[in-house]
Amino acid sequence: MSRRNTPSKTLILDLLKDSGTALSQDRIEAEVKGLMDRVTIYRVLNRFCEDGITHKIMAEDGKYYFALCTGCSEEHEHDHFHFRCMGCQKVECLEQKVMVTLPEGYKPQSLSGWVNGLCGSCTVME
Amino acid sequence: MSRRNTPSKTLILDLLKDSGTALSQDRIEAEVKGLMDRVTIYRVLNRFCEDGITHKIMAEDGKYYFALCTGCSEEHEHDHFHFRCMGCQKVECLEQKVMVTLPEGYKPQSLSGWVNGLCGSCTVME
DNA sequence: TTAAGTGCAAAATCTTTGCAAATGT
DNA sequence: ACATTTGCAAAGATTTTGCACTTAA
Repeated sequence: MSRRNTPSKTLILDLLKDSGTALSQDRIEAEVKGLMDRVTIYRVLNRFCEDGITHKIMAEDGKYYFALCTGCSEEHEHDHFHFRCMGCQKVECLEQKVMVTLPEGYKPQSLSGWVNGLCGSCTVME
Repeated sequence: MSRRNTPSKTLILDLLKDSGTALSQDRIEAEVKGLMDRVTIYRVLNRFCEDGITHKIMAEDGKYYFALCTGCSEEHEHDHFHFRCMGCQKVECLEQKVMVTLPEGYKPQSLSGWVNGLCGSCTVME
């Protein structure tokens, strides 16, 4: 049940740390292409999620994204909103509260979502 | 380019109309099991989306849902919030505005999301 | 040493495509 | 009639599993 540090794990973890954003499975695969087996990527990412190091989010485009749990406390995994910048493709967690109005009698338990737009840097460049 | 009414299309369309909610691909397949080919289901659903009869939404669980465009105007396809009732599994479009606060300088373009909870009927039954 | 991790092959899914037969208009 | 739709087979794509080999601790 214990875990080991291996080059594969370190590489993917550094990738996530350095990017400072959520990365899609595709993107991660592209970055480590040739350095490890495709299957290993699946296994490492799933292991990270099991261990609470990352969390896996499904985007509207049908792709999985992985993000470090830093800043995103695991227990609120399903209360997250993510922002995707259409300029630089960066994905980040939105920490702000989101207000949703529900019909009479409805009780919310959890929510999640995506906001697409332009981040501060990309807005300036427009 | 013209379209024809066939038993397959009618069946799936009625299913969506009668349910009054968004249905997952899985659910639709289960409902029409044995009545048509699996491939036909894919083709019918994709065709409905092309024709603006339904829209396809990816849920956090990684499953596609299909909902009639009635009430959900096609042009706001990506500004939708959907509510899933954890009691009866019903999925519905939320028409209300959603308030999201973004960091300084960020510009939103579109948003989508899921709210999980209990609908009016299921709250009463609690 | 030895359990965890990896690569490779293969299986299981999910989705799309090609083509001939069937069907709606 | 004839273009659209369907079923079947098969190809792609994505994700998982089995197993023997390798490696971190």
